[in-house]
Amino acid sequence: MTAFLSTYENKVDRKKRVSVPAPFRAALAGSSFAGLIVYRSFRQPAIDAFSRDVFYQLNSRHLSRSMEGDDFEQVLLGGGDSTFETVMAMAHEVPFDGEGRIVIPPALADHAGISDRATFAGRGNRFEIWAPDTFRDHQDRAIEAMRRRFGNGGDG
Amino acid sequence: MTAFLSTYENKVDRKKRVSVPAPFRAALAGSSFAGLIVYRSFRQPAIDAFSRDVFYQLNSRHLSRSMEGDDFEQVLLGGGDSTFETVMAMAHEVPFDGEGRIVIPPALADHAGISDRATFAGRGNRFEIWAPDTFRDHQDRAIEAMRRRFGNGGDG
DNA sequence: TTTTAACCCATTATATCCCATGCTAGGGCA
DNA sequence: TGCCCTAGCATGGGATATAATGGGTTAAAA
Repeated sequence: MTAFLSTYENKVDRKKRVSVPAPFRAALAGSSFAGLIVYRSFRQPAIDAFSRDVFYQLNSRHLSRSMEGDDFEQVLLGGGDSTFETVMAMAHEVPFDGEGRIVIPPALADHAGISDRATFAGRGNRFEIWAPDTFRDHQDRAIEAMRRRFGNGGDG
Repeated sequence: MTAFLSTYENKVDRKKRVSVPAPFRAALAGSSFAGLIVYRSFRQPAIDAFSRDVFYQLNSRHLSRSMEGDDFEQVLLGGGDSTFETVMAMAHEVPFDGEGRIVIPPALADHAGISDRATFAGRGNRFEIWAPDTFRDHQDRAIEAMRRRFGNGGDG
């Protein structure tokens, strides 16, 4: 499986569409669905993006585990406020258009502070979508933290 | 397997009809019945909704489990699994109209506090119907709990 | 008969499809 | 070695389909 690598910045047009970087689309090729699963990151002012296949696999495992265990209560009543259910409600399925663009759901764009530009940051098996400025700050801080941590010669 | 993802808010018109979100209807397509199974959620001020097929599948699984265990009393008299039976008794079958709308049974709308708007929240293999305000509160709390639980450090 | 529920059609906003364009990087060729 | 040509990618925008909603009318039930 190809991983999501590197960072790209693209324009959000007036219809709120953004091109997903071609390398990321290539990494998603072969998926049963031409598009993404996105949801609001709960750690950061950003959007988390997944392959739909991974997400659905998660879901079907969840169901079959309950079924096989004959856990009818789980299936019928749900698990209350489980992480699983919370994420399911937060997730959006966003399809590509013919040109490989998506429209970012307004609530998510809002949370990330994205208006006219968006930064796509690869994170291996998933990626994130940020407002460019916010991302730069965040990245600078992350690099600074690494520098402090791993030092520069001596032990810091 | 198609899953119920994401959250949608729709209007309840003066005839008490609500459109079931198109993606949810798509997830139900191919079902032997154009409609839903709904019942009052035990844990929450909300309505639980199922595909009729999954519901029936559950039922037959429940039966065969009793059969395999040679649990004749369970099959003939019931009573061994009150959760299951209680849910069966509480469930309503609600059909779609030509436009994919349903009428929420009054007792359930009441329980959920739904009047002029309704929120449909995907939970993977089922979904829930809420009063929008109530849902927002609930979801905010669930997200807050996740944040506390998974912390704020690093970037996951 | 009176009331409620099912069916059908109309309307509007939005999202999707489709085609056009400019840009850039890489490859081929002189 | 340098230039040109082409393909792939990002972007723009008009046309069209679909979803959500409203309401009238008929069928069913009380």
